[in-house]
Amino acid sequence: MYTIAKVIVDVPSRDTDRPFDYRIPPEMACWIEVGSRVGVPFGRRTLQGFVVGLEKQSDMDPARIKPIQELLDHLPPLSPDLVELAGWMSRKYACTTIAALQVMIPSALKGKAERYISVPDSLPGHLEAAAGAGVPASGKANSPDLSYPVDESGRGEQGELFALTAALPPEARLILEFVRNAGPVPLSQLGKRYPEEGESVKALLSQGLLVETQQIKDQMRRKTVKTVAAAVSGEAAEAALASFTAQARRQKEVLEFLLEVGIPISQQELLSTLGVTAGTVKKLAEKGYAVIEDVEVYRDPYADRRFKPTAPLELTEEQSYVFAKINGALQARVHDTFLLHGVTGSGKTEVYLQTIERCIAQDRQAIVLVPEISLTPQMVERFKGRFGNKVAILHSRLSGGERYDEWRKIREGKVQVAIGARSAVFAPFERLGLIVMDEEHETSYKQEETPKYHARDVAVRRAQQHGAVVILGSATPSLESYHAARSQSDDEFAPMLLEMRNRPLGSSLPKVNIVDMREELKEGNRSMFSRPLHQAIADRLERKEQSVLFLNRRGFSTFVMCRSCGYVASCPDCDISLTYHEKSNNMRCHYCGHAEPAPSTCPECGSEHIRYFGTGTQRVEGELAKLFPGIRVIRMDVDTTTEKGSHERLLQAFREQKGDVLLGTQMVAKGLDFPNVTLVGAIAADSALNLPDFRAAEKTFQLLTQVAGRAGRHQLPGEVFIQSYMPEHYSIVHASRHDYLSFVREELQHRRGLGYPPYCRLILITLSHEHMPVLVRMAENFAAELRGNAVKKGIFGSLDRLSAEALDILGPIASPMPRLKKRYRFQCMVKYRGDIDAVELVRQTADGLLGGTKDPLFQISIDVDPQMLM
DNA sequence: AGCACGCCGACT
DNA sequence: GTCGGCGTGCTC
Repeated sequence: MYTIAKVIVDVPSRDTDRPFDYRIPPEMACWIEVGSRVGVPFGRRTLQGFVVGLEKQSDMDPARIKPIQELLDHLPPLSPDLVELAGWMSRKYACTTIAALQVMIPSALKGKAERYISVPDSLPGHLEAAAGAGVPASGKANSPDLSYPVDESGRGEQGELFALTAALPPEARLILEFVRNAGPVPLSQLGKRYPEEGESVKALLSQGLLVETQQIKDQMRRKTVKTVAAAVSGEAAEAALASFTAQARRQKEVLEFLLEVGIPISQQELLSTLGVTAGTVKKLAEKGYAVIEDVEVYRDPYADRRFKPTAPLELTEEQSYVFAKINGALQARVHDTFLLHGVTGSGKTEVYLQTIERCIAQDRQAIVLVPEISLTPQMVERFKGRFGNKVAILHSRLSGGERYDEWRKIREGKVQVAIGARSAVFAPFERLGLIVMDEEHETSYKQEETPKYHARDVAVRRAQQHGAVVILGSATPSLESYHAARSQSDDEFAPMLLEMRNRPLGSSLPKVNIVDMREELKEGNRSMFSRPLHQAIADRLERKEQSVLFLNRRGFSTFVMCRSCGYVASCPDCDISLTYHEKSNNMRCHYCGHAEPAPSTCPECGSEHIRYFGTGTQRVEGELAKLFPGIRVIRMDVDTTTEKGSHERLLQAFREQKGDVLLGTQMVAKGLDFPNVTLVGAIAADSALNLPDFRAAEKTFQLLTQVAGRAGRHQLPGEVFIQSYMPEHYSIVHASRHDYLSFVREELQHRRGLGYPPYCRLILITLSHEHMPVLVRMAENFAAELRGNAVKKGIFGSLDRLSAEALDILGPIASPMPRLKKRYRFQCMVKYRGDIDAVELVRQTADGLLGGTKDPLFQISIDVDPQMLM
């Protein structure tokens, strides 16, 4: 029998990122497993932790080993394979194990300790002696039988205790009495009941008349954020500010900031913005100048509805071939990965559905990953229709409780299929047979926050653990996947390529016209619509057909500019342009949330010619209204889709032909299918091409191919117009011809020449600090250390050489986003190829540097296989 | 991350 | 002299 549990505790810090040994109390012995969630005493607190190992003995001093305090679930929320996976993630992505474990479970299970106050089991020693007699008979601290029969005669044990407490101030006796009767009381509740008596409680605790216990309490709420707001204003605020002594300048700073902001701000944001610690804010709150509150981020209940059952469709020859290949691997129950390259509308989903059916028939389970943006009700309907209540949906907009319920259906084996975005790759199935990743190339599969994992890599790893099959599906596979499939040299990830070139309904891909906007300008057309596109829209209006207009949002953001002097309003903390919000007439920083009122005159030159440029889509909408009076436009962008269900409502309206034009950003490019749409226009197709990102061409190609796939999917033939100032760019030319292969060939050539993935791998290290000179020194130290360590390990060598193994370190240079949230940012890039543990190298170097400096303002972020180079 | 310990400057 | 702020180190 195991007596020692190795536990990873919920402390997101590098130096606690290792298992701690705990004794397993005998009564828990048969319940504790690898993957169990437990509450453990840690220092002076109680924390949530996960059991990651079981041992018969520990090599620690037995006296120092504390027992597990409580077991939090009947069924361990994680299986041993997920625990193992978390270890793998921490190594691969240089994150803490706890961060990897936490991302695997619903946030409802992110338990925090709650403090309870109760009367002690027995009298504290000094009082016991004073009371002379024995211990008052009472049960455990948790039992409610602590009623206090006041013995008027003053005799007996209780009476003597009463005599002792009689010396206390009356309010303290009141509290004591209350706790005695109510049993263990949450400290927060006690605080509400006796708001003025915090000190009395503290005194009672220190005298031993009350004791504190802690218990882990699940957060059944979806996601809460600690927010801080000023609790004083006006004169009271002035007085408060004046009251700070010189040492408390930090607190003063915080209060000044809070007053300036005026609205509650997230604590995390506050800390990183001002570079203060949580303790400072807490002190401020204790003084009553600020309030800290847990605020729910949002919830959005998922409406229950019925789904029309659908039967499997007959597969085309092409689909049958592909299906047979995949099913072969599935039946063999061995791990294999397939890259399914199928043109838009080639019927990939039907292949997924039928493979899933076979998987279920084997009594194994399947995960379906889709980009969050295409997890639309139509998508859900399709799977629910085929598999009914065998499906769990893990939608990001489910409320905490709902998400937890869906997750539990998976954990308890009540469903066989899980559909969801990125994090659904962790769906806790016991016998995984299949993982489908639709739109494999989508960048949203990479999490931008820690742990910065890529769902594709995790999917492959999980599938290896389970002997499961992975299908990566896309009309425009990522170059990484495609290259790996083609070369078959990469040992760990070499998917088998399967192609589907035809649309089953026989509809042909739409004709794509490229419009050279430079020519339009030369001819005197300064509108954002070229004459051909203008004419095409007019035709559709006449024929009562519908159009989709797509605007690549990047490079078209909303900003405030003075037309006299060229001044552009920018964030004082991040050095990037502020975006204008019409509703509140203010300007906000997209990155840190800084907000200020929009000026009516230019702060630089005083001119009144200051102009607010609305979102790109707003401007297009305005122009459409001018050019086509009476046109009905349905606009879909961040502004119109923030409300819950609005996304769906807008699409439904368009489907019901309540609009002539659907105008939007990325979100109109994904998986939409409207029979009456015969025209698709990409207004500024190349707006992303000039971004400082080596994937710019790939992104542009993928987007244009997808947008073009929206037209003419049914009986009516479709037509596509791509407007561009760079019409000869290969990403645009090949997209217009639906020619993925030619694009890949050309793009791969570029990548090879520049030494970018898939010809090497990248690690992006971003270092940040509030003070530029400190940062520069640190960044240079870091790069030098890194080079030194690489040389020491004998793995430093230029990628230019022809060796199979090479590692190059670039930088430090200023980040493309050189300042964010008041912190300057520098970055280093590690490029490497071959069998090198570059992540470990970087992690060790970073740990060394962080350990050497005690400056808490210095941060290092490591992004393995970055998708965004900013 | 917290939370205690311990040093140090500011106020009665 | 104390009070209380802010660095340092530890948590099985």
